[in-house]
Amino acid sequence: MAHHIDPLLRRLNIASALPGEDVELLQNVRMTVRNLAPGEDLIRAGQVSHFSALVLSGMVCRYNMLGSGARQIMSFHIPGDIPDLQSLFLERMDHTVCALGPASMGLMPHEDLERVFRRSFNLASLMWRETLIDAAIFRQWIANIGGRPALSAMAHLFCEMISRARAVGLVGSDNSYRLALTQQDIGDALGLSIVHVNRTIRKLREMGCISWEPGLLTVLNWDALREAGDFDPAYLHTKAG
Amino acid sequence: MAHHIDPLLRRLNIASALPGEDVELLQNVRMTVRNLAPGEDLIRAGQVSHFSALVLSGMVCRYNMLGSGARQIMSFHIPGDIPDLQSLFLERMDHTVCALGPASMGLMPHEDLERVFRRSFNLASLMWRETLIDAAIFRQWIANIGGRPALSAMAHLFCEMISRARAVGLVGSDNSYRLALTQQDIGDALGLSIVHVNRTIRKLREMGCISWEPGLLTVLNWDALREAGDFDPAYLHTKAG
DNA sequence: CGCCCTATTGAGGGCCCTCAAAGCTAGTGG
DNA sequence: CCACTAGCTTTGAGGGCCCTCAATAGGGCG
Repeated sequence: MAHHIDPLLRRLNIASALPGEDVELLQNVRMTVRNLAPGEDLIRAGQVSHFSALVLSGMVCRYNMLGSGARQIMSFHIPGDIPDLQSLFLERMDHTVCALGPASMGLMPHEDLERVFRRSFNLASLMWRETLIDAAIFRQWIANIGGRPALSAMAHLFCEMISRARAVGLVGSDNSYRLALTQQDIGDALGLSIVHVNRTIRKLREMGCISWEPGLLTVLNWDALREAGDFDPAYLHTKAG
Repeated sequence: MAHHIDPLLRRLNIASALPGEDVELLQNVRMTVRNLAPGEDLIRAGQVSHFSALVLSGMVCRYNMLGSGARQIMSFHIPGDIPDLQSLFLERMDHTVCALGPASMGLMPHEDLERVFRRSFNLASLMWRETLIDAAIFRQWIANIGGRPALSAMAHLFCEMISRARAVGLVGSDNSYRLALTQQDIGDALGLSIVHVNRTIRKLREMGCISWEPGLLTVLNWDALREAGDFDPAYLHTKAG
């Protein structure tokens, strides 16, 4: 039977088969669906949160506004992710969660999540592990932004998004993915101007690595893209690699 | 009575007073002390780890080597930190842990830690929280490297290190801290060349913000440094701020 | 004393930024 | 059906931040 918690189950089952009692515990977590318009914030930096949100459809990002007025995006999230799971133990948000296109989120009360984790160390450690992978991805973004030139950084970003989307079955057989990002979004993530993002995408296209229409990324030559991005998927810690 | 786990207790007690049974549980965690020479790796990317290490003295960092041959440092750690706590659930390391000066580490078997967390949800959630703060710091580094110019990024880094060191009582009354970093280390962390690091430090000195002798950072004008770095300590999630 | 690592300073160049303007697409309303 | 608007994309030109190359000075240690 279809259940609101299914995207999360699919995600966790990638790592390990869940015992029936754990599945049941999770299914008893209450969930309120909230639909977000493009650009709408789910929760803002400085606010206190009493729920964590599972991405059901669409894409969201986490960002901070800098003193200069620039928006720094720190992560992108796809269905199955829980972008603000950290708010379970860090009450006050240190960043904002925002929809990129239209997105649907499942809000789960902290109260329910804590009850589940208290009863099942297995589930707690699986979710803890998810937050640790989250952190591993942050580490790679640091390496990406700090250590690689624009072309390489963008190739790495595309490799990561395709790999994560493939792990939850969202990449078509033609290696395409509906990446609902504007060039401005990519720039805000990589610390590049929109002008330079545009020129860099063009270069990746000219290299035959990708094709890019607004909202649709297709990988034409995976090996070339991986090499350009110096990409090693080990940090994603998926069984498949 | 002094105990090998004391630095960790001091750290956790900042967040919440620990009940006696939790203290006892922690004190029963076995610990092997390992002394590291400057530049020595504790554990390398790709290896499987069976322990997590508490920093007892000195400084360590986490880094990755990029395809270009550059070293990207992703975090600095001071006494009381557990840089590789994530290895408890992510068996294979996706980065290397390395001593910056001489450092002393307390190695705790994963087996023991898991037993403690299984018995005390309170301790598990406290340590989970620590890994979430770790991730929050990564997010800020992304914002710092991606969105701020060199002068501002360096000021922010200094603000963060001083704030974290102060939280565990390592900053003198003269606002100085033994920051065992070379200019090369700072450059590898911020994605700057050593030449530009040198010029940027000089500028911060000329602005009257800091004094810098190799291995000793002193903050002369906290407000000016904070403003230059666009620094807001909220993301460190310490009670004191 | 000599070696090695780190810090410091100069000069020239490249990556990426800012400013500016035009084309494209989708949605809206007449 | 088409004008109109708004947002995103694309391209050009010039400039600044930061890089690389190079060389000298300083400091700890065998």
